[in-house]
Amino acid sequence: MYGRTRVDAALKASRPGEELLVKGWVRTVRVGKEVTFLSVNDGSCMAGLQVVVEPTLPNYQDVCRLGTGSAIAVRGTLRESPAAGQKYELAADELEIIGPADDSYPLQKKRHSFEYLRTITHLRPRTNTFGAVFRVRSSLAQAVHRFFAERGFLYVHTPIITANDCEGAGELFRVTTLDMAKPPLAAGEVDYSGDFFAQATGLTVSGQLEGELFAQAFSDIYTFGPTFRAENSNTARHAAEFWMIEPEMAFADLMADAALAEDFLRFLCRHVLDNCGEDMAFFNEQIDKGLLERVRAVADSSFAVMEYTEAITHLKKAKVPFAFPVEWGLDLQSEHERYITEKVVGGPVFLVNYPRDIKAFYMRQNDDGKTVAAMDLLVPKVGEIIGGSQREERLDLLLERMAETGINEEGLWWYLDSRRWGSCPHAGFGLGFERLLMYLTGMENIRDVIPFPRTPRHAEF
RNA sequence: UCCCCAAUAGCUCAGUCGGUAGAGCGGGUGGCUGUUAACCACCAUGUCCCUGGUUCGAGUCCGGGUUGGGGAGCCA
Repeated sequence: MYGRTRVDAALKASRPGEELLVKGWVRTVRVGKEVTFLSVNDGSCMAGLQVVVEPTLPNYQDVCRLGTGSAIAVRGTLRESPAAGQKYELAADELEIIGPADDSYPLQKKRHSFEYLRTITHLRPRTNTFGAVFRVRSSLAQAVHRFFAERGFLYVHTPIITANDCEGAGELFRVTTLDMAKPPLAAGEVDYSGDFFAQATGLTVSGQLEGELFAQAFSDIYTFGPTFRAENSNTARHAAEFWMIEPEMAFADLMADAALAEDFLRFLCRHVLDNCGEDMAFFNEQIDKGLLERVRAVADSSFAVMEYTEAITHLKKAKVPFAFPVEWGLDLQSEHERYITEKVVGGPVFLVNYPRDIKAFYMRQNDDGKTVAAMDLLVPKVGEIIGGSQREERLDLLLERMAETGINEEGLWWYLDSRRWGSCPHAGFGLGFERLLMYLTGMENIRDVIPFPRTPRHAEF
């Protein structure tokens, strides 16, 4: 006997005349008196396998009534297809209906809107687009690990439950076992001393601070895991639960950090071009016509570097009207970032050395006394895709910044310890995995690149 | 959280000047066909998002709400 063959293997690796067992879900049925055609997909690739069924099959009548979405098993012979449209087809000797689907199956053999498909999040992976999205997502996740593994980076699992809110990067989701109906109070506030962890805890907004500790032991490390923000953000680019990649390098400065980010992004572009060809071609055709050209350009280009101060000069000279003011010391808005990367540079660009007052407490102060060693990577069409910095390794300066920005020392005593013994220059960055996916697939809504998106008011499935 | 837009058949949508509902796809039936999200004919299918108002009359105009989408802020 022989085992089950996946559709991609049947189409690529099999020889005509070979007897195969294929299992999958019916996408289309074309019924005739003399012959019926089924297209079977099992998720292994975009393409379906054409199954040819002759009326001599004992259950031919049942096969003709098969609905889109049915699960079937087909034993048959692979042969070259006499008709155009596919190279190979499977001539069925036996067809088992494993799980039928009736006409109430919500997915039809036609185009559906992404909005509608979000209402059937549990079924949308069976569509062409989401099949492609989640194959690319999986492949890209593995490429992330390969990139860092090849460079000797340690993969560290930073905690999901945490008692510190990092830089105040975002609102924390509370984690508690206290009785929500009547929480214990002390001086008018919730008393967490009786809670599971005997203190207020939440879901992590970043693994960076813990990552820095590991970098100061293993030199080069990265995290890649879920991150949570309880922000009431209602946009196509924000989710309450998303995955973030955060490398951290010891004995590295801002330029080394930027170099790593550039290598990383180009590696991932190269990866999807080389390994996800069929799915990328689909995105280029159906989702975003300029996608392949853009991804190839990034894979082959070297990224520009521009000082924040220089960016402000460009923006002040800009002929286009901006909705938000441009002034040295103010943060750049989306419209400004896109102007710089699209109009001024025309490609990926690192903006570096931002005013210290608009950046986080842990970023290293530059000698000018005004700026910090921060960098943002801006790319056309998206804007900021990577944010990073060299960290402040000098204890006195770090304490000074914490005091200025109102960060509580006591909760971060362990972080400060890393600056007490063996402190060293180090730098890292953060990359939102979903935003990377949006960039590499052309998908325009973050809800459509996460298997089961969590956004304000939405945690179903 | 703020601004803008939308909601009509299972899905995608049209619906003119306010006069009581349409197409394509999907479904059913029949035909045809080595077919390609097949094709041809016929048939069935509506809480026009909810609510209040204006009007002789509201899918259509106005107010309130709900849901969805786009943009902004926050950020990754």
